[in-house]
Amino acid sequence: MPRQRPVPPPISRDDFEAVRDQFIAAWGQMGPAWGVSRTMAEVFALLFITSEPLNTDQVMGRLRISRGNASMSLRSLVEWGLVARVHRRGDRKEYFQAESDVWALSRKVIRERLRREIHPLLTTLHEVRDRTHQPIGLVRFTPSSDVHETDRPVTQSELDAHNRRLDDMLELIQTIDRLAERFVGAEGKGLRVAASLLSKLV
Amino acid sequence: MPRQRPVPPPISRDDFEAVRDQFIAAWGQMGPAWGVSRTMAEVFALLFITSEPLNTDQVMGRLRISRGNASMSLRSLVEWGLVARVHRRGDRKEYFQAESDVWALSRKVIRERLRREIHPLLTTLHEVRDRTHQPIGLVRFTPSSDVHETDRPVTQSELDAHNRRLDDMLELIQTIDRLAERFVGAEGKGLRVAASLLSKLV
DNA sequence: CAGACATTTCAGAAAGTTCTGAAAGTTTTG
DNA sequence: CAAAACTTTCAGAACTTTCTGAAATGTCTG
Repeated sequence: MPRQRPVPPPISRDDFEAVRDQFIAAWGQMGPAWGVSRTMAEVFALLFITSEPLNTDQVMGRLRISRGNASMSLRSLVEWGLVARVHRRGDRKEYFQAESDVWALSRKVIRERLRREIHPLLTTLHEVRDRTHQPIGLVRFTPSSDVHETDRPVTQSELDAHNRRLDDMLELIQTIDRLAERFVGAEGKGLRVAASLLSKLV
Repeated sequence: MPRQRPVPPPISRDDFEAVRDQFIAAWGQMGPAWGVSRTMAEVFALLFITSEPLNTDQVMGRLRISRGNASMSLRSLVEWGLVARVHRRGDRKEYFQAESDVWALSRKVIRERLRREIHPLLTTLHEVRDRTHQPIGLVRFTPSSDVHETDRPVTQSELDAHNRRLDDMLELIQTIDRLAERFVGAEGKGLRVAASLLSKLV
């Protein structure tokens, strides 16, 4: 009986690419739910799961997207700090490499979202509060006899209810903000610390 | 000189509505960045900042949106658990009221996002892992002479790098998941606890 | 149980976003 | 410094999401 023939590896190139595809597709689907375009999420996933840096043409080819789209997506990822530009000796092309430390990734995402979304929101909420938290009784108003239902003045209790809700929301967002800032600022494995800490308590 | 007449509050109805508008607009802008439509975010903001329950026509009128849109948005908000249907004696219309406890709101949002986004993602990531974590060293491979670059087998080091990144990502998502589950499950002011706890540590 | 009132659904329209491809711009090389 | 190599930009096309309005469905009331 002849010796067993050499057996091909358990994972073919095609299978491996198919696995990567599944990973990439999973991120792509998440994208829109988190306010990022599908393609941007896919480009990130591709760079993350591929350990080697890739150039624009490789990204274009792998994901079947246009040069313009690839360029834009890569630029955004670099702006978010999730991907770095890499230069290779003797190669004029630019290569892109995903941050591989998932904790660093988390911190960068949180930092950017704070900067782009939470902080502007806080600014606006403070502005809103200032418009109704003005000292009361300073301004006079003499109602004319024909005040309609729709332009009757705002009652104190309406104002109180409004201010209570506004303040609650402000406090919430501020708490989230402080918590996130702390995580972002923390050296090293911030979330890990947070996690172990919380698990001890509850 | 006649005695000073009773003084109404310093904020006119119009100003009050303008303040609410600013609040609503701020949320509306956040919406898309968090994977929710602008209108849905606005409807929620309106209901939240208005203490009284509103009916569909009031929402339509206030935000200038169609009946269909209002109906759909309200339904989604009810599905997310952020808004409750309220019935009033002697009124056949349905009223909608936002959850007013911001901590309860947070918990509901987190619970839903876990269910809709994180858990499916975890499932897929596990599937992906199972496709490359098969036992190694069991199978042999002898390359034939004419293997092309594109269909050369996947090397062990490629596989290792892939698995390392995949596992890191999985661990991250799982940590986030556990942390969030804990917060969601916690009675009462979960985030507040988290916040004070973290602030003590770092 | 008929009519009035209220809500939901959904096809098509409108609005918004993402993508392409080619032209313009930039950098490198010989 | 001209040509080649590479990257960025952006107008319009393609696609996706959101919205409208009217019809269908559901519910209440006398």
